[in-house]
Amino acid sequence: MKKMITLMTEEISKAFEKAGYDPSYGRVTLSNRPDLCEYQCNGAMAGAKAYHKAPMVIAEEVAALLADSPVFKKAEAVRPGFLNLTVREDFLSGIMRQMEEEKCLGVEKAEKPKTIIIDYGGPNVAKPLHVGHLRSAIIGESLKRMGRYLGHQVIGDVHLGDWGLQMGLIITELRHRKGDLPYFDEAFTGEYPKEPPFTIADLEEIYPSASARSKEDEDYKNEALEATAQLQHGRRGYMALWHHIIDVSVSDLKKNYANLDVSFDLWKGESDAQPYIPDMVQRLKDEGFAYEDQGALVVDVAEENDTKEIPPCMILKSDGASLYTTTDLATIVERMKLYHPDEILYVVDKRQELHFIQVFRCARKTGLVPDGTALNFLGFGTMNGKDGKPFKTREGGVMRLENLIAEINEEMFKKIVENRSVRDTDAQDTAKVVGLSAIKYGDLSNQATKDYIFDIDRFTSFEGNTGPYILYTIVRIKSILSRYTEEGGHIGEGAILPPESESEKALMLALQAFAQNMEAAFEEKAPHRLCAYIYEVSNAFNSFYHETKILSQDEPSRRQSLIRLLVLTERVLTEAISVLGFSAPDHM
RNA sequence: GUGCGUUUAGCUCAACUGGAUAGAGCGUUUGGCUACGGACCAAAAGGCUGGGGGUUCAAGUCCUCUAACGCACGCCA
Repeated sequence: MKKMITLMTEEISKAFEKAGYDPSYGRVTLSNRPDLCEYQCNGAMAGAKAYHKAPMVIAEEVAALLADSPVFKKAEAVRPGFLNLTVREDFLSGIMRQMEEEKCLGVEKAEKPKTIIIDYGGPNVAKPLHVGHLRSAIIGESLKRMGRYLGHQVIGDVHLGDWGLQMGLIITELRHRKGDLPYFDEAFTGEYPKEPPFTIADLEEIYPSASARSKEDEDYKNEALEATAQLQHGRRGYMALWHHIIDVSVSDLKKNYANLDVSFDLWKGESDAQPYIPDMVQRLKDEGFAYEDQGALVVDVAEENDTKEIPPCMILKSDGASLYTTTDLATIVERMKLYHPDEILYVVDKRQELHFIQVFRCARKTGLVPDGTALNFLGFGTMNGKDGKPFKTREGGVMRLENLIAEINEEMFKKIVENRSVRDTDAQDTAKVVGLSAIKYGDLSNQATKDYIFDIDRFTSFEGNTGPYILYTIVRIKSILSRYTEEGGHIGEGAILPPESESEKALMLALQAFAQNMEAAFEEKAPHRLCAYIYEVSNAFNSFYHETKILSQDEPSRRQSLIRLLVLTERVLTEAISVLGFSAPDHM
């Protein structure tokens, strides 16, 4: 269906044209003076210059042509040259009826669906997820869902850090601790054990201690570098160990991401790109892009109008080893080959921006990526504590994601039990659902690119612009609807009638904007736009609810209309939060 | 040092891409439960949008200078 804003724009544009002006001046926007009107058009002022006429004259001419419009109840020309617009109630209820019919509530599927790879998550194997991984997971997941909602084919890739020095460190530490395992015996030719020689808890302890030791002990570090090189050259025992590490680690990661309701289509990692490196490097050399500088192999990526010097993109270190950049480029090669994406989007900490500028330019310049494929970077800001500094535990250490989630859930559980008269057995589950909304909404309601303050007390509050408040609103609607059916009502009877109060009309106007906001949020890669929209709908509903009797409404057709409006409101809110990556319980 | 980013109400954040009187929430003050969930609603107070200059009918938004803070700047990822 066409969006209401589009229909309004068409209506105004026709009037502009009829009055002898360019129809493009007819663009309608939401009013920024809700006390004066619902929508506005500023085209008369923009056109004043082109036609050498007073804006007010143009506005009046157009307004006169809208006198008996089927869309506008009122279209008046005001002071400098604004067109103040008020929508007809029957037009609006017609829009509501159309929306009800559509599965996606008026969102139009993309005409040309794109294949989009979103690279988010980015955890390292053998290391627990910590709060630093939270934003990528939450933001990436919501962008993925938005893209799909709009009809695109979106592929989420977790892109594990599974190939660097960290792997050598773990292998080295294991060798020191359990050197008699067959993995370390180069003469061993038999089958390695199926069971890994460690648990996830072991790994989580092994890595930090290996990392710490390598910083003090030069020999140890060299040993780890050597182990890394041997692993990369495919030493049999090390490969077997590596597989164990991946298996143990990935199953743990999956569990943790599942708790966040985050899922990936691909569990690829840096290691998957390795097979593509030799050919890629050779090609860059052959085609004259790569040259040696101070022993390293680099590609220039500076451009003429750079405001600062962009260092060359390093392909191979002076010792011939590959590095971050190499892997990222090879990953692009792999993705082009396997998926032919129209876009690759990286949802990564914004501190990596320069790195990605280099990688993108290099990929573009050397033709690894064709012009038709967009390479985009969504850099998100740091999650800070109340003190404005990076979020830490009370002791000052890195906060594990599991612990953070547990803390939130506990807080939520307390509040739910406090506020409930009857103690349900499912309070724990409800706390999880509500807790997740607190975390996700808290994060997503802020602009992704900025740093933000993670304030548990504020996010878990039921008051204000929070996840729990949104869920409360949905639960409240569900509760009314279930009472309606319990009392013998049938949902779906009758039809939505024109609104009879200001608050009812305001709710309909808010609902109507669903498609528009969903599209804008995805287009701008800005989930916070969708959050703002949801909040607006919730507020509109709550004030409507407060002054409207629904179940006790005498007139049956009116009651049916109101019930249908509730159903539509619930659908809009439910769809929107599901795209953000969380859901509402039935009770709370 | 160079570049990028941030700076909006006491606090946490918006502002639909240049439009009218810069909006929300929290906190503060006040009012509202014999209707369907008061975990709600209604209202008040609170602002030189870091500072200066400019562009135009119109600037939080664009240009320029400047200050404070944050981040990044070839062999880590």
